[in-house]
Amino acid sequence: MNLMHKPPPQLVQNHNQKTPWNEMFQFPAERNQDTRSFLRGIDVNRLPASSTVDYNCEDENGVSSPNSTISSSISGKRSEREANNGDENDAERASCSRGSDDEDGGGGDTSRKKLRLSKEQSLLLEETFKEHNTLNPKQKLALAKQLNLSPRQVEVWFQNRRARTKLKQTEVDCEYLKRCCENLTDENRRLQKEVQELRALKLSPQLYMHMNPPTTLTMCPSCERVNVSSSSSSSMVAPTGPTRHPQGPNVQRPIPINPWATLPIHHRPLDAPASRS
DNA sequence: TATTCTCTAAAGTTTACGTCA
DNA sequence: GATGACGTAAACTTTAGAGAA
Repeated sequence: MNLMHKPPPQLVQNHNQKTPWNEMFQFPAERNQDTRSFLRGIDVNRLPASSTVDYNCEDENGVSSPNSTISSSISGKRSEREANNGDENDAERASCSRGSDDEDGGGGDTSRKKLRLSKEQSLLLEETFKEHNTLNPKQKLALAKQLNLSPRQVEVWFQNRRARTKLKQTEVDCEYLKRCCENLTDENRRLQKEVQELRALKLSPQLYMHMNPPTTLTMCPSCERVNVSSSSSSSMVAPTGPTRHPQGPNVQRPIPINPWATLPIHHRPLDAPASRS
């Protein structure tokens, strides 16, 4: 059974495209103008001016924090535990990775505060994601600067975005397979019915004799020419003519029926921003 | 060639926040 | 207006694989 006649376009993800744009982070000129213009007046979404990201926290090469898991864990629950241990380095890094942690004058409030990204920030992130769903460190840094976010935030956003994309694709694939299944079930039902009818006809020979023989389509595997033949007669009716091949006998095989050949399945582009219900 | 280290993506989880009844 | 349920998104943790030393 040829279930996967034509796999959904995105069933196979190219998630391993390590550095699709290895070169320095660059936007297309036109979009650059747009995004940059609005970013000048960007709403940093409750980021106090004093908490502007200090990119010196990154290492000398401008690469994001040596171990993303370190920086991430520091800013979270672990920051509670470790900050209490008086680890100055970690505390410093924590303040790096989360520019907004000590906002609200919370002082000792170590619960993670969620920063809702502004429309403009989301828009630019989406735009960037449409072009490249992964970022190299330089690109991450540049984008972070542009958005006035920490590189870690950009990194997290891209991770989450990839996860959402995949989830969406999974849903689409699931729907596709469901419809394939439905079509096969229908086809099966139809064929069973046909078999029943044929059996019934066979039981009444008189009728059977007056019937035209069942017609089957066959195809030459070499030249792919179609041949219409009757199963009860050796005289073939071939519109294109049964083609003999110099290589050998005229092997014919039935044309596989593709139950979902006409399926009107349209795959949404994954990059389309998820519309909130 | 095997080992160690670093970095990052993916998968899964937690939690803050917004919305709606 | 207060509240709880619920969905979503940001942040986090763990794991695994790739590449370099």
